[in-house]
Amino acid sequence: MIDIKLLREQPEFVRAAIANKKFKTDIDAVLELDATRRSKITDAEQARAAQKAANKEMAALPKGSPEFIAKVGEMKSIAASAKELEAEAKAADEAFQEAFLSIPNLPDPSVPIGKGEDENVVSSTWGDADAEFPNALPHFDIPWFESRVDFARGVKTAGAGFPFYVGEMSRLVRALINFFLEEARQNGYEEVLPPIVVNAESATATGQLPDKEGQMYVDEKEGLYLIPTAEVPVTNFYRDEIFDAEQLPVYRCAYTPCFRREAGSWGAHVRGLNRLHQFDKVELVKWTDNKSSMEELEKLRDNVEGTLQKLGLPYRVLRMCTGDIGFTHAKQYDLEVFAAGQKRWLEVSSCSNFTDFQARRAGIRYRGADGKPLTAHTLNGSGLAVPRVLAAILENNLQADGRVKVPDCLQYWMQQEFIGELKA
RNA sequence: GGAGAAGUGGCUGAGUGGCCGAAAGCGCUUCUUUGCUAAAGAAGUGAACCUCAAAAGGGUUCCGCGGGUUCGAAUCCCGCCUUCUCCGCCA
Repeated sequence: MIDIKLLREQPEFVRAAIANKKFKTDIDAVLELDATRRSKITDAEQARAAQKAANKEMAALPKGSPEFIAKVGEMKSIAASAKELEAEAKAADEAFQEAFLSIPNLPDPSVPIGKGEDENVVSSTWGDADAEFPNALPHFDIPWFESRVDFARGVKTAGAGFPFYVGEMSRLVRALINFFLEEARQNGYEEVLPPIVVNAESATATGQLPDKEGQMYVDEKEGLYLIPTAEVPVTNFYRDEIFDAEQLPVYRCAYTPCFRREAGSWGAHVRGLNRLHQFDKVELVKWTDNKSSMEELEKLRDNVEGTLQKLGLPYRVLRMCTGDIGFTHAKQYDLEVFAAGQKRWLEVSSCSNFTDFQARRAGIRYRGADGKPLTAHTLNGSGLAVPRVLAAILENNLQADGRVKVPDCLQYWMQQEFIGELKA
């Protein structure tokens, strides 16, 4: 959530800032609910203060004395009205909180203004996407692909979008995960292995609830959600905690499977590894003070770019426009690799600064110079998502002989120069 | 899964209906004295929200969480969560 003081003091600024985001919010309604809530709280507190004062007098009277008994009668009505006012204040507060939670984070001024994905700005490109990839095929058209990424048996066992990776392909996935974690470690991120289910409090703190409720798998019996990204458990590690200023910034990384229902997004362009219900990802998470988060976002993006460069995959960096950045995001870069077989750019990482938006929901703070708690900033980025990186490797590294060359940086874990089968 | 016990401030821990936002100790901060480390003494020591232009000040809430009883709840009742012990089961 945003800073309520900013909304009260500069409603026009907030209105203008979020006007370019894709989310609809009624600022005036929120302000009105805030005013109602505050006056109700004041009324209730005054009633309660009066009751407490009267109670104090009463406690001094001898129990059972006539004055005492007379006072009890009087107190009953005072207590009843205080209770009523408190209930009203609580209802007004809840109404406000619900509306307030629907206000998205404000985009940073550096974010390009635009309505949707067509207006994202390509800020840099690495490698040569126009180079000849004479042998490239869409990965799902490689003859031996289905024998190593088995969708049919995945359907039988779980459903569409839950493939089995078999044999050398399973090892290649494992090699990628290890490579990504090792890259993160060398860049100073401490590894954690988090729970892959979270409760509703955690999902709300990072902003998945209520915004993306329909996208998560839920165990209603236990009230647990399968995580859509490691961002959720990892960021919640420090929920409701206060850092010492000198601890910041904190860098963490985590490998987890990620689960997404992808309701409504099935259709064209989702063949093969392009979009799955379960996929593996290494996530990078940072907690910073309220000054350095934009700088830390650039470092985070650089870290991820370095990993892509070692894999030798052409990629481009998109500065996401106001109309395409997420609900919780102040600034976002998407990194896309070029898959030469499909001749498509595949998103493999999203690096984002949430400023204080998640941290305020999550109660993540730090003590400033005066000892007072300040809201921290949180950031995260994929480093990286496995299936689409794998897709690009399969397509771009396909050899004339029908096999795929394994990138050199994976040799330590893979110990195999090629995967697949020679052409008949 | 069954039976039992317990959850109080940064920590230990007292408190069984009003005088308790909560004793005492430890820790921490500042100050004083002595002064190499230390010791002794004094004062202070949480958060959220409301009020206030701001600061100061004032107010409300918070004793695992949520309800209830009562004029009044850390204290009584109900539900839940967590931890511990024993039994069962299991990787």
